Amino acid sequence: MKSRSNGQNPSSQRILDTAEQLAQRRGFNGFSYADIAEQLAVTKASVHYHFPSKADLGVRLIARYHETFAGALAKIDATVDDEADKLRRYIALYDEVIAHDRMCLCGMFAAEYSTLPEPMQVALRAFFDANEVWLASVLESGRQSGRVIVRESARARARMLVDVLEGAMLVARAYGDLARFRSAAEFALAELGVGVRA
Amino acid sequence: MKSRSNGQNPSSQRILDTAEQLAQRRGFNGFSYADIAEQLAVTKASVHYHFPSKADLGVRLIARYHETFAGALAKIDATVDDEADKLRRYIALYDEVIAHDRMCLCGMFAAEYSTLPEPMQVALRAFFDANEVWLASVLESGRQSGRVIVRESARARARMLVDVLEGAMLVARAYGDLARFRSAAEFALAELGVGVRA
DNA sequence: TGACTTCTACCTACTAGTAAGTAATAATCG
DNA sequence: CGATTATTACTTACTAGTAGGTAGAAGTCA
Repeated sequence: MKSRSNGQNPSSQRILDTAEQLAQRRGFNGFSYADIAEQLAVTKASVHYHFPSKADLGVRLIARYHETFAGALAKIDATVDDEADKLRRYIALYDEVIAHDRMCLCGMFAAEYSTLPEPMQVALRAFFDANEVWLASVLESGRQSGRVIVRESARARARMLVDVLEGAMLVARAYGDLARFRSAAEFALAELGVGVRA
Repeated sequence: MKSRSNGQNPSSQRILDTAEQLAQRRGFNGFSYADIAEQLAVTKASVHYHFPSKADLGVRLIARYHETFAGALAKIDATVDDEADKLRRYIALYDEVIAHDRMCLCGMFAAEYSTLPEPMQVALRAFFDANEVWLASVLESGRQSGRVIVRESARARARMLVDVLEGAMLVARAYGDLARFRSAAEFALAELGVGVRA
């Protein structure tokens, strides 16, 4: 009884994939174990075997999302030097999410923040903190190299960047309008002296 | 049998007040008729008497919120001439919401968009459209008078402004940090050549 | 074999929503 | 005017359905 799934096996991954899609489209309070089970053609009990409680599922959802995101940021750092390019690649990450008709998982959860179990709240803040740290360092480095215009605190500007991107996704989704998101992202970049294309 | 409540009587207003608070804090999928009934010390059936279905309640919630907001904008127009001041007053509207530990009702509903009944979706877009129209006209007029810096399309900038404000609220709430919202709002104003204080 | 995974079958709590009834108030009318 | 009739604003008691969650049997496979 102690063992359970370690969350790395194929079944757990498929459940996380399905739950992630549902959470990004409908929110944490907008889907149920029954929804996941139906999409995967298994029983609810089987889903509970891998993720005993919804709080467990939610925490693992955020953790995996965070890891994937961190991996993408690491890849940007490993393949791109120009800070303006890094910012463009960062925005492309968000673009891909909304292009797949999804909201950022953590932006979605942020809306439901006060209804979430505490471990999810902690994991959520960690995600935003990591984004802020990465962006702030890119901004700071860009200011040093003169490739990015940052007049104020890099940290505060990093936060504001996350805010615009999350907000633009949120509203654009209500209009089913990807262009709306892209326009906001373009503005945000322009303020940093960065064009959409290099 | 046709009559029911007209939604203008004291009971309806109290229900809307309570539902609004719950919706702004927990989302439309995050509260139930039982929650409202409990807070008002009445029965669920009594709430259903005034708002037969949750979709009805949701639509009326957005309609009232929209009206109140439109009234606030009309008051700004009636009492302030300087466009920079108008923008500061606009942001103060958001500030007051988050200061009361709430998310913008429509920002919250935007997150849950795909789970909402269609009439709510329509009402939601109307709210954002009205914001955009008002802001765009202030921006355009500010550009003309030279009191606001708007380099690009006033309409697109208006959208972006709504996006930042909604996103900043969303994320700031996860940190319970009003200052975080204010910082983002300050940045947004600064980009328009508008200071926080006149 | 035994660990792992999934199933059947179930539970309790809660969801939105309804049916039927009841005080109190307001409207109508002989 | 008083008697009747509606209407308003609820109530109690209930529905069907769904939520998250569990015990234990059955199947799967190295």
